[in-house]
Amino acid sequence: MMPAMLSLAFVRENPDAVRKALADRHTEAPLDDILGLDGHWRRLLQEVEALRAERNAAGGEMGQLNRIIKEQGKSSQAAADYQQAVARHDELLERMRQVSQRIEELEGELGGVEERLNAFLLQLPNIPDAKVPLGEGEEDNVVVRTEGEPRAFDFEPRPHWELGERLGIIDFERGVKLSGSRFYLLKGAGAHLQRALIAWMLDLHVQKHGYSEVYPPFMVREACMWGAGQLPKLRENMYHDAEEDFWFVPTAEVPLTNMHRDEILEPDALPLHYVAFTPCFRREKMSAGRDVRGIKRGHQFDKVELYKFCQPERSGEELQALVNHAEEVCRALGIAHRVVQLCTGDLGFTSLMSFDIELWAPGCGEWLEVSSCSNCGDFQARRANIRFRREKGARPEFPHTLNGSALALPRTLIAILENYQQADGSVVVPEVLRGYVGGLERIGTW
RNA sequence: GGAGGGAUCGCAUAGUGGCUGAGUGCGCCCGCCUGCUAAGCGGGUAGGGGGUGUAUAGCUCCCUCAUGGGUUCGAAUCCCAUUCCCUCCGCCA
Repeated sequence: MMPAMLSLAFVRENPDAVRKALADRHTEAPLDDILGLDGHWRRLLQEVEALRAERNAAGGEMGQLNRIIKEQGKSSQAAADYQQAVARHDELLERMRQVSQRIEELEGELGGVEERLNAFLLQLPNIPDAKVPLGEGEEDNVVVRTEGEPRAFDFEPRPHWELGERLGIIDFERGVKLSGSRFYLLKGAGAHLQRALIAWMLDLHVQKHGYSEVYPPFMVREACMWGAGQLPKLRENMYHDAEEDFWFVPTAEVPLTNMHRDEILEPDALPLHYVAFTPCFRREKMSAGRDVRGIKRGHQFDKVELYKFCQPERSGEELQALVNHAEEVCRALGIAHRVVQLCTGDLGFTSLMSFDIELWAPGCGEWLEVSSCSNCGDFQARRANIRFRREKGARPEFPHTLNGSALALPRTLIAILENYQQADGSVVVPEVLRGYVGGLERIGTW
């Protein structure tokens, strides 16, 4: 009946594990309400089901009695049988009137309980993996490794917003004119470079890493937002159409998760590896006032996303591979990056283990989060009702799902501009991208 | 946007109030038969939830014939709404 993030049975049988997960995440959820409602729900269900069973049995009997009664006119059925049938029929009819009324009452009550229970259940976050470091927030995340040397400069590196404006490839003023704050235009070589990055990343993951390319809708139904776990928590952070049931995707993770919603995948279908390019739309209400400078955080940005469905026992290694595939982009670009493991307090709602990848941006002087790779376990699969069979005829199980950017575009662009800038303000195009920008080697000539 | 038609167990279909959670064909699975295949014969072939079990074993009950309501003692079957699909017209990148 209720698709939840965590199975109701699991919560019922492991309330302490759930309680610990909530504590580790430093978050709250109506666990006790859930446990109470669950008991109530099951009592009601048993009662209503017993009555329904009675009604079903009576239904069969009344059908037979009807036939006996109808036959009476034609064949010379014994009068006694007829009388008996009529009497029994009336008796059942009266009894069933009462039973049906009672069922109706109970069903109403049951529906209310289910609705509340479901709403509460959807608020439970995923249970962190035992290997995730404990911590309260961002400051407790753990740097797992750093690769590549941050580039040394013999001049003061400029931030990308200066470089972009001087080169005429980022236009902030007109972005604001068109759409308001947190919008900008890319122009000329900037726009071309962005397009090149998308094409190159897609090619890399398809050709070298074996992912299947997908071009999904950028607007989806609300149900998809529940399935991928964006709702109910992130409602304030998403855009949607006021008249129709269209929600703008905040990440390709949403359509990719829901691709297989309500499906049972065939035994040989897993693992599925998808890569998709989409724009992403976010209100950024939660981050009002943060990162207003430059193109680091906008309401619209592009992203190339990796997504996997796999058998549960394989999700650990699939996560490592996913992180590695995202890092491969950083390596190929020749920019220093580091991998950070999120602590329990910073873990996303749907994730049981996550690693962020950060590119060094010398102009802003910070590590830029360009990817967040997560293993969601069976959490999303459960919500979106995605299952698979290990063998023909085997009972369906929930697969594990994983996602990660590879990479988020504007921040990658920031890193390129700031790392490849020259003393004269021009920017050298990374070698791997030159084939995608018509051989262009440098942006700006002075 | 307008006018029609449709939605049933993997596929195709039957089914106009109780004996139908549901027949048939195909596909698939297991047996039998059989030099090998094929044919033939027999059986099986949805998902979910509750209860009881150490049990992903059994047993048992309930729900689901697109979805949500309604009529009825009782609905795949009658009524209403919604969604999706198809055909035709209009419009459009």
